[in-house]
Amino acid sequence: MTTLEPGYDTRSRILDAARQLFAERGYAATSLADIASAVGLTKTAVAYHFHPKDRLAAELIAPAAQDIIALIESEFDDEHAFLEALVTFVVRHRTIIRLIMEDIGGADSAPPGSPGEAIRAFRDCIHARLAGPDPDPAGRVRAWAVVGSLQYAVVKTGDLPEEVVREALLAAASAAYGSSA
Amino acid sequence: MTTLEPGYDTRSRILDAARQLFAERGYAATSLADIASAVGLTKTAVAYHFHPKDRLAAELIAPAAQDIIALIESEFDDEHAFLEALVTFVVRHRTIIRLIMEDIGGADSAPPGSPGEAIRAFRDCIHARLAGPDPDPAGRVRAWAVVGSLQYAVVKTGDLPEEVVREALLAAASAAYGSSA
DNA sequence: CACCGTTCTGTACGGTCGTACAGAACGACG
DNA sequence: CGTCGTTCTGTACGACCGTACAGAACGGTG
Repeated sequence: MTTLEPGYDTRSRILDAARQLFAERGYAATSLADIASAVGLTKTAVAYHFHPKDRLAAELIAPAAQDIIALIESEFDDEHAFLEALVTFVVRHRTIIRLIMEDIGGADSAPPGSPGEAIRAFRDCIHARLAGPDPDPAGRVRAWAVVGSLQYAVVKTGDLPEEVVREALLAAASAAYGSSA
Repeated sequence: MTTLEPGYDTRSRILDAARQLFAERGYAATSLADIASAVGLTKTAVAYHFHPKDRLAAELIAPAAQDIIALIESEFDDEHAFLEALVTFVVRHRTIIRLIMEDIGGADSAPPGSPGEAIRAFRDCIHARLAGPDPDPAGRVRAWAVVGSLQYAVVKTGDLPEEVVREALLAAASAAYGSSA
């Protein structure tokens, strides 16, 4: 490496373009050629840096990984405290939330041991945490509604400042969560 | 047509299998061969009945079409009345909601004039109706949260009876919708 | 029986995808 | 200068997709 300017590195430029394209079109719908042309390279150049395509997604998800396990393993006094932490997590990593929730853990096609397996487990764990043990049908619906509201709202409002989204989303999600009336 | 038993017709069996597979894996991720093997045919047999693959999606969406335009064109006294009608629509057609919301109107790749164009317009129209004219950022977030909660909750709880989902979802969505506090 | 439309099979084609591989360009280092 | 590792290009391959087309099977109709 000649001079490893972290901002203008080719790898970083590929990662940035991939993050944006994945957020817009989804993982499977974005080809290496799409990413390559966005950076001004050929698809083989992209494949050189990220050998299996999965590595691109893995490297994008990586910074969120420790936040994910912290979120799952932590104990919270309150369900509302958990929801607040969940909202904070989702908003902070909103540029890759679609990648995490839809694309990687999308179908059942993921072979056991693949990253998709872990992501799906994470999503189900979030839902279980929201729904509580032995949830009634209405509780299941409510929990999935909360998960869906988090994902959708955060993906669609990437142009808004983080704090605005966080505040409005926390209000909406906790209202939906406590709608047992 | 020999005897057009509507239940055991091959076309209907293909449609049923396609509806289920589309709901599980999504439109693009389901190949004609997948559908064919689910029905016990070859992919060319499926292609014979539904010449472009789009026709499969179109025929599945068709029964929801008139409900869609009725929903968009109707005037409602109340925002809550609109939300209630929206929840009813979403729950009634929950087996194809994913097809409508994600797959057809998913990327920007849809050429103008395609069905994806209309679906995306429908989704944006729903959001605009929920967000109101000239929405502030928080209103936009809230509206997308409602849309996301509807879609996600309905897709994930296909095993629950329709009325249970409708009731719980209406409560959650209207709580999120009115969370301007 | 001859004819025909419907339904389905088998084969093949063009396109796109991710991947593999050989080699060119080029600065670093001895 | 020669050699090396890094970075990127060009080409090609195999897999998969949707689609097109010729023909077999078969019941209905003349």
